[in-house]
Amino acid sequence: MGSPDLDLTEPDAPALSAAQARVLTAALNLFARHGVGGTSLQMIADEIGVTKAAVYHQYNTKEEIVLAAAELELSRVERIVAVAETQPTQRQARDALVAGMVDLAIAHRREMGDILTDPVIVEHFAQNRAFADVMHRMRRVLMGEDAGPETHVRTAMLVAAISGAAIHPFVAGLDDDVLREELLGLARRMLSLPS
Amino acid sequence: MGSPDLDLTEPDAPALSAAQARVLTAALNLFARHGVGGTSLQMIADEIGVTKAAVYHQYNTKEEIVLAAAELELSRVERIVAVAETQPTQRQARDALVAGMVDLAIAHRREMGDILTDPVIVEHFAQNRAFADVMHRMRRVLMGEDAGPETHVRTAMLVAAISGAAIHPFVAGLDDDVLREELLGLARRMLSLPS
DNA sequence: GTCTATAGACCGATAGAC
DNA sequence: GTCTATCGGTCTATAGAC
Repeated sequence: MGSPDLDLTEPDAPALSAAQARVLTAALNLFARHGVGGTSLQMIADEIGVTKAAVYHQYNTKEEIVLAAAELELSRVERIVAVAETQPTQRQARDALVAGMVDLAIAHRREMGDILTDPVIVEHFAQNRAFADVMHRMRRVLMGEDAGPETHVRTAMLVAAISGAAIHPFVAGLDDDVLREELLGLARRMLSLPS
Repeated sequence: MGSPDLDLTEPDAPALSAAQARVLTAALNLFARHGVGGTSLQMIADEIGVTKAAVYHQYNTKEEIVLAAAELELSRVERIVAVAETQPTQRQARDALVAGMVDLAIAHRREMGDILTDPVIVEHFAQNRAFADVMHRMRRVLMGEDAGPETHVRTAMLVAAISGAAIHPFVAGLDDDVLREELLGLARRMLSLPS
């Protein structure tokens, strides 16, 4: 059952050219505003200020852009998990993970969470090994080594609560700092950490 | 500040013909699978087994279908809030609301939550009075009458946690009953209710 | 309420010049 | 790496018969 030959190098470190980064940044921005299905290559090209053909020079299909954008978001989460894993105690690791996820959600607001809940992305990640690995590492940090299947729900709920609350219309008018403190407080209560 | 002339009749009771109900049911199903932007009127028509023109006879634009589908989902949430409001004590009201939201999320799984997080729907609800009313009533049931602005985040987080966790790939393989118990337990902990 | 047929715009994707 | 130009297909939406 244990994975042989544990690889400690980063599994999600997408190497992007400057042009590719521009495409993915524009794509994530538009996905957050119009959804994946509601975003066309023409819209991405216009956002960057080039033509469709220039975009096609970087990625051969729209699907490639969608998956690369999703992996870019995943790599940000993976980085937070990796930092948390370096903490000396489990208490500090959990705290670092929660704080990192809250900061990411605040920084992106509309941008994140949208791509994590888009049906196209959900279906992709549902059978994606890298995503499953990151989620399992997150679960281990939060719940410990010997955790039952019910901790899957708890991990998913924490992620959904943080990223989902940040994009919720009901908190649209709230200040970033107020939002951050409340997200941190409730996330810690979900994990029974002191606030 | 208090609302004069309190109306006890249901504010969100969409009166639908059988044909309209068929359109919205098919639309919600497809929105959950492909997103709002990724769903065409042709797909909706094919799902029902009629032509596009027949669909256009019920709703004049795609936007009308999207908004009617969103209101249908909102009316389901409103009904849960209304039932909770009839409970004799606040403790029972909170319990009924949480249980109702969990049951709704379980029943829909992919179907719900998707439409609540779609960027198009989020933008619509962000400036929608009926949505704001339902959310404020929900907040009052959960947090009490005299609640500060920070309770907006708590309410949004609870909704996001329940609906978001249900559609998360990380719980895709889980049994409905296990999912329900875990969702109930964590939701109650977020509200400091006994499990 | 459903159909066929169609209009006009936009879609993803490609070819080839610079 | 970016452009112009274009392909075939699908999109929303409408007109008009049954």
